[in-house]
Amino acid sequence: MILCTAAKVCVAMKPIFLCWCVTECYKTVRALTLKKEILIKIKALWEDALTMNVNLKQLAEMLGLSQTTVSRALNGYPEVNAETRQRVLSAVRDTGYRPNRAAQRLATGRAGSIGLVMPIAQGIDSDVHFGEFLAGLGEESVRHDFHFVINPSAPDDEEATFKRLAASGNVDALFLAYVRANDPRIAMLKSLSIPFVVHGRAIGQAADYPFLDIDNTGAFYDATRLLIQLGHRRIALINGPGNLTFSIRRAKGMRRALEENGMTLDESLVHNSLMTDEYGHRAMQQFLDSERPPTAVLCSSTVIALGAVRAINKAGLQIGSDISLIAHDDVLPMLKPENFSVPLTTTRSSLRAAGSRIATRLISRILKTGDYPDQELWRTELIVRASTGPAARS
Amino acid sequence: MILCTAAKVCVAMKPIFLCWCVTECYKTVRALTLKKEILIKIKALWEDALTMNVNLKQLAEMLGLSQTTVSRALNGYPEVNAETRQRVLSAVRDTGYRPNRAAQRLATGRAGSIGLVMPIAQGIDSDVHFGEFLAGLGEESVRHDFHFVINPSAPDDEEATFKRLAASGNVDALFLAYVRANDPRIAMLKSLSIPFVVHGRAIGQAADYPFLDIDNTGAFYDATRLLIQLGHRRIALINGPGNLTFSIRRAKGMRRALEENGMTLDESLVHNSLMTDEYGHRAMQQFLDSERPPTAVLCSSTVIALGAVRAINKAGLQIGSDISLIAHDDVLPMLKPENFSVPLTTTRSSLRAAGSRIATRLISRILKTGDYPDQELWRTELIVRASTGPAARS
DNA sequence: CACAAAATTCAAAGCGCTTTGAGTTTGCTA
DNA sequence: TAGCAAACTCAAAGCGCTTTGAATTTTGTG
Repeated sequence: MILCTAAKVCVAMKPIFLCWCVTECYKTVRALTLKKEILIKIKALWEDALTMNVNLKQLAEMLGLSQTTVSRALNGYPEVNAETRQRVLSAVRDTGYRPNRAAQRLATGRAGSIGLVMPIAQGIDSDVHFGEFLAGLGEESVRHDFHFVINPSAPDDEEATFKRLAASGNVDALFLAYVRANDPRIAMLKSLSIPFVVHGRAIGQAADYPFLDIDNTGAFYDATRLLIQLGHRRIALINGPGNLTFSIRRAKGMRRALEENGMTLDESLVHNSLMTDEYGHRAMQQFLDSERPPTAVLCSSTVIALGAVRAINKAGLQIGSDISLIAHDDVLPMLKPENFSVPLTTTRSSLRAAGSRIATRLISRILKTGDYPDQELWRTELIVRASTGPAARS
Repeated sequence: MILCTAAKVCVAMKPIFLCWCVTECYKTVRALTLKKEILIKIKALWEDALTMNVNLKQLAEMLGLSQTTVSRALNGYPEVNAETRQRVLSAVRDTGYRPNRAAQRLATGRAGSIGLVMPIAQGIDSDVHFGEFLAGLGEESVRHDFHFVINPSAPDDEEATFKRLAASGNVDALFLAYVRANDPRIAMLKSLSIPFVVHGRAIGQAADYPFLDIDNTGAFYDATRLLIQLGHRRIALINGPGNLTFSIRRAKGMRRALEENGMTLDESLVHNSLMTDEYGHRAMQQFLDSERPPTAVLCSSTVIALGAVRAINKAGLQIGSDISLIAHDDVLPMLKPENFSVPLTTTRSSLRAAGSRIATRLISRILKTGDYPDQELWRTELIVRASTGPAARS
């Protein structure tokens, strides 16, 4: 192709540099008495490049190279002359060229993205915890130039949404959270032949899939033991939704600690609900109004604790002396346990760190770099602050 | 192509139905004494379809149709025989076929996605407000089978990230939030030739771009007036980050109300920071410790109010009598103003509704359906609850 | 200086979809 | 029964990228 030749001449003289090139081109081409139209076309190409989006073909044409070589130069293949690579790179800088991701994906089958299904339903609240997790995920993703595709979905359509997402070819990996007791979605993910990580673990099925979970059982076991050691005998639990496995495990941890000490969990002292301030308040109030109110309470989130604390204050009770409280702390930046009027004793595990870790694992799997464990169980820290104290005589 | 013929025969007999088809095919093909291999291939195709992902080509082959026709049938073009369309649709149902979005996008130039840039930085907190907004966006998106692509970005790289996102061809529209005073990103978006909506408005540049904003000035003007009417003379403001336009406008509204009543805004009573519980607490404490503490305070978010209330309680003051408080309420489901120990007077505007509306507008622009105003300014509601009362004698 | 090996570069074939422009059928009219 | 719309359907050309396998140039060696 003639244009290529002209461009080649133009470029061969020196490393690409935009303004320079256009002028220099002119001379060279003239000297060679090539057709003027060609020159004009090259110049136009360069000028367009400044405002419009360039594509690989144009870029290659401008450089007098083939698409193959340019593509290789950009993707770090070894068989490209160092000088050529430099020219390509600076042309990219000059033109602001960005590969079209859709095309890239179509060609390679992968495109630097992680798919999430975001549970959405009118009336179902946006979850602070979700946002915090996302932040962690993002923090790590940005480092690898990954993005994530969020597909909102009604809860009853989630399974289909996952399938759709995977089949759409828009994502390289999937992420599942809010695991339910015997979650059918896990089996579905396994059948999907696309990498995934589960945040949490199912109950009642083989744990033969990649997951990251925190030791919920252990956390609440520890917390309960602390309370027992402090002399508490009636301990309440304001838990997350009862169908989610983390809630189930927390209750289990609590139950175990009680039973090891010859007590049983009084089911009337367990409350399951979404983890909001409001439900926390309502649950606590109900406990306090009951015939034999608890002397201590475990909250599955600091958000719940927020409401619980309010209810306790309203009842005129003093946290830490009249009633003890331990909350699970996801390290939400907007709600620090040490900032409560009475700093809270907590079991701590950063949700953001979990997000970040999951991103790391997913990305490494996609890129086939590094080697991370497939299953991780993080221990939580028990941090004692002022909200726990010896049981009051009842 | 022979296969096509065979498939055609097979299919012509009745509307497609998977199991039926495979069996029936067998007979038909046998009757016609066609080669057995062909039969086997068709059968294999159908069986694969159950587990693997089918693509358009395979689907067309299975149906004995051309890709063109199948594609047209799926995309609602009129020139397809009604019966053919039915056959295609039920085959889609049987096989679980999903078009590859990347390919679709490459071919059409659009792909049902909205791009967000999510501000991420180590140490910068995930924002509850962001999550709530996202929920609204999602709620609407899911209805149109749109998803969104979230590109996390360090703050200093945001402009480039937007460009990248647009050039990547991965999104059909962009969304901008957290508008700063004289925000260069808006001009950039305008130059990008891709639809966008700004949540908020810039200050100090022509408002000649699509936006959705709430009347922040009006909200805080109203709130301040209420306090003035109640006799308050020293009013403090715990605001969001000082470089964001909503903060600037809120301060402006407050200032205007004061000046209309012959007062000025005491800058020492204004605090700018991220909108977290912690900062709210700190700011309020500082105000209360000052020489002439305010008798009323405006908070830019209920999250801030949370901390402020804590500080007030700690100081032994009674909200509503000793000190009045008005907060802006984004209608965060986890933090309802009516659930505060003293229910809060608020200026209200649902962040989720805004997200949903922006999605609606963006999607309608992309699909070129409907016709929405390009610029919207939502008024806020002033809702009086128990946290405001007559100024105490000072 | 010849010739093989190494180093570069290239043309062309997809990836899975939409869409254009060109057939085939079918249904009527004359 | 020919002839011509109208109704369908199709083959093929992209969209912008990667990647294969081949062609070209350069380098090294006998």
